[in-house]
Amino acid sequence: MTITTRFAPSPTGYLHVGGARTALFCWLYARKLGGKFILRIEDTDLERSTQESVNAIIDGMAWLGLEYDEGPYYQTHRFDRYKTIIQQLIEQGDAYYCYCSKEELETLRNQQMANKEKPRYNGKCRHGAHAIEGREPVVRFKNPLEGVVTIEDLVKGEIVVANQELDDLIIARGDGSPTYNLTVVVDDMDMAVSHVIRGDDHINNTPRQMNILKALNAPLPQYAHLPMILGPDGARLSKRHGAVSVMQYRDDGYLPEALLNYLVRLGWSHGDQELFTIDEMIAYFELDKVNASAAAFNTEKLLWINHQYLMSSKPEQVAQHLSWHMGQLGIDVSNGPSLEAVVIAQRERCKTLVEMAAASVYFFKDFDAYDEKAAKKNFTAGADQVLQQLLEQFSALLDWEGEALHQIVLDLAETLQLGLGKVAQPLRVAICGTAMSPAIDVTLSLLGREKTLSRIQAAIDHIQNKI
RNA sequence: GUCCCCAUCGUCUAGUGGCCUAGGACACCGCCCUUUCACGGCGGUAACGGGGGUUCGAACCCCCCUGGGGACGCCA
Repeated sequence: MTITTRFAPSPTGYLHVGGARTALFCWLYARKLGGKFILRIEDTDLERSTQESVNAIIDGMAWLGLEYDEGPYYQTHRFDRYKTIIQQLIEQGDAYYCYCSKEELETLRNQQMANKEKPRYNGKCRHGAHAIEGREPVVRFKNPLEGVVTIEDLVKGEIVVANQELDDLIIARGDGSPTYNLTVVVDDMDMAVSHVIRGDDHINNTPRQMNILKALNAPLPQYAHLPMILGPDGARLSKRHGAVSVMQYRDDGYLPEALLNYLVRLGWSHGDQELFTIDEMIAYFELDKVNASAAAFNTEKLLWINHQYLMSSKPEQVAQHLSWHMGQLGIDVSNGPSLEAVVIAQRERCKTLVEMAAASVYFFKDFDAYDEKAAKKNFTAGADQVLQQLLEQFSALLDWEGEALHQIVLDLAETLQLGLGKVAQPLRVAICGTAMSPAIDVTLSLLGREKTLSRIQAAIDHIQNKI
């Protein structure tokens, strides 16, 4: 049997991290077993589905590199097929028309709640209902009254649900359009989905879907219900927790591989290993190593992983992402050092690409003002003299190269009988505007002769004007 | 309320009856390194929710409680 998994989001918003992890696990499982990964858009709710959301989901998956082998399929393109199945179910006696009004159902629900019962349809129209003039009936699936449904869940284990807990769910609305539980079943059947991997908020739907599948005489897929991702406070993840959209993480300066690595470790583990290449994830992934319990999203750890990726990824690869972020800042990177060199100089001290971009602006563009604290601390009396000497020696340097630049700084500290901090720090503030930068020789060589000399001169002027 | 799921350091987790005086990672706190910011190195604080069983022996198996989450739509 060939393995087929699917990611089936409803296009009612962006791709969020929970969905991304579900997609990741589906994708990993298919890749590991040489199977197929399908993207299916569950857009039967015409009210809430938007093309914008579809695009956002597709973009999010593309950014993460989760490529699907088939799709995107749209459920709205398959209404005829659903109608056929609904008709078939009615004809074979597994579904029936129900004329109960929404008001009636509402009353019933309230009564049951008041009686401390689980609200469910009472089956009024199950045994022949008389048509009501002017009312479009819905179609309900005739759920078995007795017995149990047993899910052999690949991550949760055996789950047994009594059919008495289930009611006759609506499979077609008054307007004839199919509902979720029907479309999922038909699609999974038609697309030969072998493994339904989804969030565990769908556990309750599973027995219903299995019953429909049985009525259709279709093979049952394997189920794997993934635990939810919680916010840092343990509550259900939502917008108030901050970033939940995958694309927000791109904007915030994360590498897609880093997000993937963080997500794969949320609910899954391979011994004590924390960092995985994509190939390792695929090779090691196993559904039975997926945790059954929910996990809280923790940005600190994501940050750490991102930093690890920034440091260990190929500089040219990181540079491409950095280029995008520099663009976001409106910086023209053609006027300065190569981004690859910048990445190598900065990657140890930046946890995100946003930080790296912000900390690298001075390589390309003159800064407007000195960091107040840094200037106050380092542009003290006499600093202009130090800078003056540096300026002279740098000007005289023929070959603008790190080693020689470093030597000048070292030698000057020595001759002036000053600590290196008294020389390097004023210089740093003079050329960067802040007290933080890569090693001074690296910074100097990246910045280049022209910018360095003019900024030192500007700093000297600045100090002397102050006095 | 009813049904379903879950329960190891603050967080992510290892652990599947003896290897556990419970391991790793993030965060946090020290110390070292250091011309800034960092990186790095070393060390430390910190957990099996509670109660019953089963067993020679339970973090691991069973039951109850508690706590958390989910579902109960003509949403998906």
